Amino acid sequence: MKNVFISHMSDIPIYQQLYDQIVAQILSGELKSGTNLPSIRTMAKELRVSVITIKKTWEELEKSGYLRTISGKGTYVSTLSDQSLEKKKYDLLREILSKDVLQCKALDISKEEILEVIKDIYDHKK
Amino acid sequence: MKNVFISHMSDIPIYQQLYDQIVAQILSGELKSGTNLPSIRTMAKELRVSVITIKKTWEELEKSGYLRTISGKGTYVSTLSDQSLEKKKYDLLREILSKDVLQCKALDISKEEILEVIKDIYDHKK
Amino acid sequence: MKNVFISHMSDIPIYQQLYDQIVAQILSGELKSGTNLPSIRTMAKELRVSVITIKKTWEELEKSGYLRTISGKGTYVSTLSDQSLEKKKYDLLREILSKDVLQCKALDISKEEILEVIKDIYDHKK
Amino acid sequence: MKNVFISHMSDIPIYQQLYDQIVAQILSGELKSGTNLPSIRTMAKELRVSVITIKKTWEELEKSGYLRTISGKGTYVSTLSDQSLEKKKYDLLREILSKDVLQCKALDISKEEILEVIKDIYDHKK
DNA sequence: GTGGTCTAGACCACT
DNA sequence: GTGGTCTAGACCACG
Repeated sequence: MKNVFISHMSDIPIYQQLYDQIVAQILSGELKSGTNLPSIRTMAKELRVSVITIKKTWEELEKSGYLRTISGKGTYVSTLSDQSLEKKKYDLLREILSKDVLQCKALDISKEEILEVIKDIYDHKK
Repeated sequence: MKNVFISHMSDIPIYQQLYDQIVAQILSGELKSGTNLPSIRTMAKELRVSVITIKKTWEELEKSGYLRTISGKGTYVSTLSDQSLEKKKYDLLREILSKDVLQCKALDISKEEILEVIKDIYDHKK
Repeated sequence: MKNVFISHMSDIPIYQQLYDQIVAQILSGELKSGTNLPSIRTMAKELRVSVITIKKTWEELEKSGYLRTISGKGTYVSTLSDQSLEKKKYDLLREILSKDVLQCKALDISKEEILEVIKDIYDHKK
Repeated sequence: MKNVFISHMSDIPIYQQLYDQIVAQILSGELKSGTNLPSIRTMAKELRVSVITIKKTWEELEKSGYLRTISGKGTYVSTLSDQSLEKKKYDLLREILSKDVLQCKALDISKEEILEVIKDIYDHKK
């Protein structure tokens, strides 16, 4: 498993960090349908995390339909249609943004101001 | 105290919910400099929340410079210059949006897509 | 918490045994809406089970809408309308039976035979 | 071997799925006494399952008296009297249904309700 | 080898 | 006090 990073210091639970990153990798196409993920124990060792934490993440991802697990065989990325992937991606995008856009409105910030700042951050932040 | 809403079901701590809403009201001009806030006990009763929780919120708001407490008199909204308010508002705005942009980039979402969705949310959502 | 029994020997996971029994108690009206359940730690001690096992059960029950948890306060039986309870009960009933009725059909057993045996078991089994 | 279906996704062990289906076929008369079953390897290939799994199923079926293996010749469906078949069928039926009745009683569901639902499932479900 | 489950004890944040 | 999270090590069933 490459490109997964965990912070034990963050106040975001480890399983949540993992969940978010794997969803992002699946939705961005980095992790392809059918990919066989490393065993929970291998994963746990690599990330220096408890088996149970990985298991919990996997369970959440299964419930959301991103993974499927075959007992005694392993865990695989679900086969999702491109259409379905796009939908999930769009839903997630809206979910991420709507809470914060509402917060900005509560701060009495204009739409134009928000758009301006987004452009600025998107381009300048590495 | 009007226009403050608390959810016990949310996974966001109550003191955080309160903090965010009061900051928003100050930065948006809804709560003006020098306003005398209700006493901790009154506040606690109104919101059906523990006194400790209100106390914690007030402390955080004082630390951030939004409130100041005068022993035996009460708690007041700090006197801040318009310039200073604008600066705090802008900083908060950037902080909120930076996180979102990072997440979107991880999802491989283009700048244009983000802008489109933001416009949509800003206009359509009540 | 009364009337909950756990077998460490059964091959059914503990959290599943607990889940089933609590659902049954809620649907049968034994556990009423709003009831404050014992803390996960108290529960764990009483049943001589790990805290994490109770937590897992509670989580599943929350996902199914039977419980709601307020961090730092406790866990409560959800407020469900009688109608909603009846529906859940009926759905569960169908779920329990359909698998087995189908199995009986595969055994080439007639409807009448099944009904006869059910009546017999229902009346005679303590 | 016809009419045997395996699901790798189910949480029921594969050998159990196989076991149940073969027992059903024997008890329903679909598989007749003396029938020569395909070799373990053939079976394994057909069902895309490990040889070990088939071996385990066969062993269980032998233990229960449904199959007998003659070294160097193959595996055959045991010769059972009709009476003996009927008895096994009836026992299995009771075993399956007892569990259900117990669960229903815990849910405080009346005998009549159960009978009604069973009729419904038996007739309507394909 | 794989996943599935469990424990006992620990630390933290919230009320 | 409450829930939320995590670990390390263990045992089992399955393939």
